[in-house]
Amino acid sequence: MIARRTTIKDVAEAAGVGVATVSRVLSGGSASAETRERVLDAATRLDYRPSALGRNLRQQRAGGIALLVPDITDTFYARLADGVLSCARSYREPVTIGVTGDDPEQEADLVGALLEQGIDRVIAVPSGDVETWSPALKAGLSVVFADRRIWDAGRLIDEIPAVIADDRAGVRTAVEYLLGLGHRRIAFLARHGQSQRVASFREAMGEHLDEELVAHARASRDSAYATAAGLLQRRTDLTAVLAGGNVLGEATVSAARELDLRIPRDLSLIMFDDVPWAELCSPPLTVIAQPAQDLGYRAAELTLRQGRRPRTIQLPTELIIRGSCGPRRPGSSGH
Amino acid sequence: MIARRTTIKDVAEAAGVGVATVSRVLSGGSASAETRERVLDAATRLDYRPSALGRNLRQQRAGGIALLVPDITDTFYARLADGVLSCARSYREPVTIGVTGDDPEQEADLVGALLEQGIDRVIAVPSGDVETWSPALKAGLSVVFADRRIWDAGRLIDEIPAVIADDRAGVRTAVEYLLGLGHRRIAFLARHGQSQRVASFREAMGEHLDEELVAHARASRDSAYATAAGLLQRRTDLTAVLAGGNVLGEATVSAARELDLRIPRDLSLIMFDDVPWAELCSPPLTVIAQPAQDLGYRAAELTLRQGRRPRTIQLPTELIIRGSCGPRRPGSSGH
DNA sequence: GTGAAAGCGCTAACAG
DNA sequence: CTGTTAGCGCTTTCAC
Repeated sequence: MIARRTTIKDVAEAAGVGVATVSRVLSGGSASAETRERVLDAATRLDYRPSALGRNLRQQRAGGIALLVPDITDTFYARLADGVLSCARSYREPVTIGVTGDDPEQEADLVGALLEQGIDRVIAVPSGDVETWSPALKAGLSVVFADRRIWDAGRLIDEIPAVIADDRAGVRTAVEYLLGLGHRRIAFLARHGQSQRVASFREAMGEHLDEELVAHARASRDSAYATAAGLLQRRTDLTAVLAGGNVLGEATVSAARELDLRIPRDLSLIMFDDVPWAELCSPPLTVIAQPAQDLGYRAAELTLRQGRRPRTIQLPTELIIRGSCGPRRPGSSGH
Repeated sequence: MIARRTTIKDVAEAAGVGVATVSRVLSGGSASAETRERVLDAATRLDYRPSALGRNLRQQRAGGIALLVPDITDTFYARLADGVLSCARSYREPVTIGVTGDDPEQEADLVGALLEQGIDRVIAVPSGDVETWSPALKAGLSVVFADRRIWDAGRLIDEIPAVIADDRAGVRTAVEYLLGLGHRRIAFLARHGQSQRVASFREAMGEHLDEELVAHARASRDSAYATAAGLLQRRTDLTAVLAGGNVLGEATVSAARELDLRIPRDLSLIMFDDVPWAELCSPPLTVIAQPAQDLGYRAAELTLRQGRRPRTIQLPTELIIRGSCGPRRPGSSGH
């Protein structure tokens, strides 16, 4: 026979008080020292664990927060998730994770599911745009974005709190580094939706910008590879690539190998996001490190901490120079 | 003003029926065709979403499942999680993720938190042993293990359903491959708790086993590196390493580089678990691939599907030969 | 086939 | 400071 869970009523009885008193004591309300002691003692003796079920229904909201990421197998998002988890842990809040596959429709679906669950706080790396997120906001969801923000017809939505990396500085530093090495035909390999980074790239490249060297891939590994390979084959004159994320970087390395391009001799490469294998790659990859874990941690703080929340938090990036960039070889106009 | 959520009562009124009928219709119970139609129509018109909160309290259990992994930033567990998420998705069940850090105490904590939340189904990559998990079972938790099983004083607990990779075959294949290449001094770099793999290694090595070549690391990257470096320095006579996981493999590559050991010339390496960077590494790493995603998917199926559940599901591993193993160089007794 | 009503465990409003 | 009570939204007897 399975013992029925101990409820607040049992504790009240055991302590010889009313249920309200137990509730108050346990949630830090006021009570006389003696009553408090009796209640606490009874609770301990009976090994009482308040049921979140009852509380949730009463409060009309489930505890905990949700995290929506495009892909949990991408190290970057995994580290971001780790940050969220680690912060949520200290608040003792459970975290429900959903994977959107970078698809606005799935994202909207998941938001719907959250609402149904009564979860009303969500941290998201958004894939959709205003159309996806306005309804969520209207439904009373408290949203914090991480890593990305959303746009409405070209206008940045900055009313929703967000924690993002300083893309602009990251891109600028990387581009300046490459320009300093003599590169001019520099490509940017972006994921669809990285409009911020693309814009920063255009800005940083200035007069050297060649619009044809800005390539867009979908979020999948396959699309990343196809796009990288296509770019490298189509434009044999390019001498450097800036990859907008670790999957794109990986794809570039693979494609370069396949085409027998040597890094950094034939091609310089800078990748967004520092991942463990960047050091193991040969040559070790020069990267723009992003504070992935911190992005998540801070977003969770914003979500969980009461009171005033700043609009947008921007965290610094850092160019880590390893071995994947070399000077443009004089006399060579490409690979 | 925020509109109150539509409840089952609203639907009942709109359809001119009782709440019980609405509940029945919506959960597929019996009702006359006409009533059903009226209810469904009203529900659609009012955009009714049943509240999980109410249902949960009534049923005395939260929907959804929990997933406990040692470390979500480890690609292997991330892929396993992805499998769980993907299966749970098709059942429309939310997934709460917890990170144990490979620490039985944290694990027990998390289990306690789950119980409090009313979540009674959990998939775990367990870190603890019977002491951690018996109480959970007693508390009515339905547990499925993934990737690992637990031991009680040396005895394997096989009463709890589990989905695991066929370690034994994996280790055997790898060891035979190395022996075939002429290696004799083969080390196994294990994480604490990988008793199954270690046992298989001992068995496969047979007479060639050198107990001092079995090294144990804790779960962290740092510990992995320290252990790998220590092993490589202490035993300059070893010619091959089998790493029990991708973090350990990474550590071995780093340590070998640091010590100026060339792979595969001075040292052959096989790593458990195929990860994207294994191919990018130079040389590309020979690995024992494990069906990480499938491990998670099947575990979720076991958890979510009603009825009979088999005890243990074992999934095959595969030796993927790339470039990190070479013949033992004749005349050399080590590096 | 259908409706009325009880009650899951908790918190908050209110009365004492 | 403390106890009584209502009620959150739902499912499930039970009676009709």
